[in-house]
Amino acid sequence: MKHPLKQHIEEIIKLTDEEFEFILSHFKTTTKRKHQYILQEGEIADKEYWIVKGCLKSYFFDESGKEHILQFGMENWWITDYESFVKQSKSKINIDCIEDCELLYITYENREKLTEEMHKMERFWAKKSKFGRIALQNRILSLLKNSSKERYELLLEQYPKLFQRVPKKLIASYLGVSRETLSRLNS
Amino acid sequence: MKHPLKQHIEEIIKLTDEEFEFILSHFKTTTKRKHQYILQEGEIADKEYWIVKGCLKSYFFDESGKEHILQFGMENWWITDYESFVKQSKSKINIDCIEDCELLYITYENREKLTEEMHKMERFWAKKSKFGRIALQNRILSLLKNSSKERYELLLEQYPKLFQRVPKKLIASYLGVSRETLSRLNS
DNA sequence: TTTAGCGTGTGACATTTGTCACAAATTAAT
DNA sequence: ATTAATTTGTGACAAATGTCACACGCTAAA
Repeated sequence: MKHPLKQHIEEIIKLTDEEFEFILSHFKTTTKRKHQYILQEGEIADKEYWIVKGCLKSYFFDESGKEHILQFGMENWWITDYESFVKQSKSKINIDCIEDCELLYITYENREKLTEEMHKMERFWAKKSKFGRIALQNRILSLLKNSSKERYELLLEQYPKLFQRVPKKLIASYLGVSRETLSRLNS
Repeated sequence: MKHPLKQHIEEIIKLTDEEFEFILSHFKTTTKRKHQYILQEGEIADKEYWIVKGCLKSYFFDESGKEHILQFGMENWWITDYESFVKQSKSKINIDCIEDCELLYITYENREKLTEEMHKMERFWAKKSKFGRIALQNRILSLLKNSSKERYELLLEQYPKLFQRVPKKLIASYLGVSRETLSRLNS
């Protein structure tokens, strides 16, 4: 059976088994339990995680202490604080597990090394970055043009699984509305 | 005197004069007058523009016909519909000139070619993409955590020049509030 | 099993923001 | 210079959303 990470990378770039083994040797495995952090505000994100199993959230607090969700992570998704990781600067956000998680991760150094050693991976990450940027652009578009009800319905449509796994107050916080407003959208 | 584009690229990657001449040979110059389009909804963005002089906006309309601004462009900025350009798909947005403009542009084909011919430029664009993604992430962060008054003040602080060049109703549309609300923020 | 905590829904009310209307000021076009 | 179009501010009101309070059901820990 094909390694799920290989399958994931091959959605963008074809790999021989040897190439994939070489890539994989730059990664490590870890497991985390519900409520455990993988990144805390103020730290430098020195790892990028690939989610084998489980569900995570990246979030931050505003001055009034309200939590805002930047991203959810589920199977086959990457998660880190991208800004902190790229710039190797202090992170403004937290990432922790909503469920028990099985994760692969690559350190900043290993990713740099792999980028240099293997042009295919440079292209893979470049493409991933492009598509990440496009996704963020579309989220902004949606924040500007759609009502909260519309944003809710679009999310429900796009990630129906999320709603069985994540408390609604977190969904509200991702959409940028209060949990009460979200609750009332159903009626 | 150093070419402004060379100066711009060298903020990321050092270039010899020959390398820059080679890069520049992939670009063309064009001038556009106020109100002229460089991209219209439904077209495929086959060019990426670098703004030598002038000011542009990229925007789209929602179902009710309201205009939303995605991005402003000024001197030394790049502008295109990134999604359409990367995917070579039909654009959802429009880009036009708020002032008379002097532009450099590179076609999709030339950019692909240049990326292959010159590894330095592959790295330049990769880095640009990374930083673009970070900027978008911070805009989302700001949309989630800041009030419209705070977003207004942050923009004013970050791009004071913008306010002398573009009508406030466009600023409002960028911030995601009505022009009346923006107007009342001053009092 | 019991208890404490969390997630969720809902009512009442305050606040923010949008919409429509109009007028004054500024800018662009002829 | 005159006219037309655009930009901006403001009042009045409606709609959307936030906040606070409370109740209920479910889950997890003791």
